[in-house]
Amino acid sequence: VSGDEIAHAALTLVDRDGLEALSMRRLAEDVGIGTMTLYGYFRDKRDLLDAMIDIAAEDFDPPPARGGPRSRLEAYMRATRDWLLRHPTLVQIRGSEPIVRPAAFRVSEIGMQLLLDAGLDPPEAARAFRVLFDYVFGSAAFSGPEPTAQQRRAIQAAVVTLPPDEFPALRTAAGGAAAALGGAEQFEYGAARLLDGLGIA
Amino acid sequence: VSGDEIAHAALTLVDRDGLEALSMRRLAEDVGIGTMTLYGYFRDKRDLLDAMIDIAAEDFDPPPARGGPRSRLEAYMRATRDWLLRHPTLVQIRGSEPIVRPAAFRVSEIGMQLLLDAGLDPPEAARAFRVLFDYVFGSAAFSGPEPTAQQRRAIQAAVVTLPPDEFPALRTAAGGAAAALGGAEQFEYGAARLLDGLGIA
DNA sequence: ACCTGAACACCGTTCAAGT
DNA sequence: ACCTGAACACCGTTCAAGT
Repeated sequence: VSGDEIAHAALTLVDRDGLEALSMRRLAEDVGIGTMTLYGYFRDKRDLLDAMIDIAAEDFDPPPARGGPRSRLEAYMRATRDWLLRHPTLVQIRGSEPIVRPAAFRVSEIGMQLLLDAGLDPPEAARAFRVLFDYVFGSAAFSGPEPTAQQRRAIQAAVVTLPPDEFPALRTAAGGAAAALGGAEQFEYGAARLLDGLGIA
Repeated sequence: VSGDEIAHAALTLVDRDGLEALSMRRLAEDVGIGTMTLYGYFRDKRDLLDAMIDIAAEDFDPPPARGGPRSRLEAYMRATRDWLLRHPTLVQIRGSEPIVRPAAFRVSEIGMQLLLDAGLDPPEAARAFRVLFDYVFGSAAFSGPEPTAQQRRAIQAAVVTLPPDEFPALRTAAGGAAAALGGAEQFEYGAARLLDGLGIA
């Protein structure tokens, strides 16, 4: 067994069962080696998580290089979101700490290039990139994939329970809020508004 | 000691030392009671985290009700960001699961009302709210407060290490990327572009 | 009723021993 | 050299006992 194979096994484990299900002991058992043998491949758990990010980064599916800057940026944002949703724990592994792994830089490089191609000067492209980054990662982390009918009903029910005189706006928009919980359409809407605001036609 | 006091102690603990530092054993010792006494106040650790969210929600500082819809929405986004940065673990406690606590709804109510006041119809306000939410939470989680000079130098150094022929765009925008790492100015820029895109003048 | 120590089933990691 | 079990210092939580 190689380090890459172990990191791959760890990634499929967290994709299926969540980050909290990953323990050195359980991973070792999954792979069929002694727990302490893992420490021959990774200095510690943090090092294993870094290796998992590298493996996941290879799974990024670059958007097709066709069309104008606007539609290419939309495709790039969509591809980044799809990538994060395929590995839901990616956004949890590193909170605020910037990811300085080369594999992750490859994803950023594409986005930055598209913004420069769209005509933004370098400092402006850097600022714009960060805004897109925060929105895409934020959507993946806090809004997520298509909400289930059950989730929609739950939020509807919760809003309807609120006293109407204290929460008039939420009551008014309750139906819309349930629909806007997450999903591809909601994400695309925000992405489009954001690119509008950045002046990318 | 009351449950509120315990939740407050837990919140100051995680604000200072991070979420991973919070254990039932350590919290009990901090408060000066036996570990198992905590379970008289909270069913389990998850229940304690919910109580911490409620305590933190009271700490939201509503923006002043002055000016037009645009400047009020800017002030609202700023206030929400400041609130999250005051309690950096808030964004970690619940990943994707929607927060259905009444105290958190109070923060949402203000934002939704501002969007309705700005002239958006209810379904559009709901979609727009979600976009603002994703951006503000995403900024707090992934970009964070003012980057230190050291963090800026670290990202600069990392980018300069990349092979220039593989990462031309990142190299070109390296200085800007370091400046756009986070901080209030970067956040305001994105907030303004987002409101532009939503057609809120 | 209220509080809590002991115990159980887990962690990550060090250290020494096994091959 | 490579692998790993035992041990240590932790977890959250159940259960039974203490007042």
